[in-house]
Amino acid sequence: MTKKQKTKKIIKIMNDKFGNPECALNFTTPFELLVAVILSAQCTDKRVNIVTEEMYKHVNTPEAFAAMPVEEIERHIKSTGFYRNKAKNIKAASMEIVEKYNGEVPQGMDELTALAGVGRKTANVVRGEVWRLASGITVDTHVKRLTNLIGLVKGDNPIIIERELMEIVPQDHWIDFSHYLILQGRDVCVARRPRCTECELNELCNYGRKIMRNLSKK
DNA sequence: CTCCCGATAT
DNA sequence: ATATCAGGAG
Repeated sequence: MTKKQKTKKIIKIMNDKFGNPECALNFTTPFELLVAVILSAQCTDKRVNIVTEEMYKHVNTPEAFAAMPVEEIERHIKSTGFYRNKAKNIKAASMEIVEKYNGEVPQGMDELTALAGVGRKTANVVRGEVWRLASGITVDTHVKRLTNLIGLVKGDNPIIIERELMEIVPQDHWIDFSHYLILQGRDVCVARRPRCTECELNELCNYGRKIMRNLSKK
């Protein structure tokens, strides 16, 4: 079976399981989502939602963050980790959005990734969720781990993984595909100890097949 | 490549 | 105790 055929089966199985997946990060505006995704680096989305729910009661616009002392931003976001870098980036990105884009989050990949603390992963999430724009595929820790285990890609470099996936995944599923693997990665194929016996993808996964073979040998 | 970093599950 | 969590910058 080719990687493309395997991928189509994975998408179907995941669609049957998860339906149309929704963003796990809570937000009410494009800017709120942008900040939430910046905060989500090396942090659970659950923790991000706890922080943003409280913080957005006080500040939720680029104008407000641009005017706020970094120390105050740090206090709000401390529990998400990397809080000094994240606070500095959120303030700098907010100032740039106010000054260069009239307070509106830009839609272009180049404009987004030029913002402080915004890389391809963050830009892909915001573009996909807010405007359904898919010029790339979101590659986070889950997508990286599962695509390697399944055998769709090889290696650690998210830029290369994204390029290889764009050759394999049909373009009309670029947004869903990442969502599905992230949900499966949180829920079943967890990093510490993937639960292959209860995974719907184990027959399509190189790692899963190996685990299941070893189990059946007793 | 290293550094940033708190919370949580195991 | 330690690995991991919707990464990005220098």
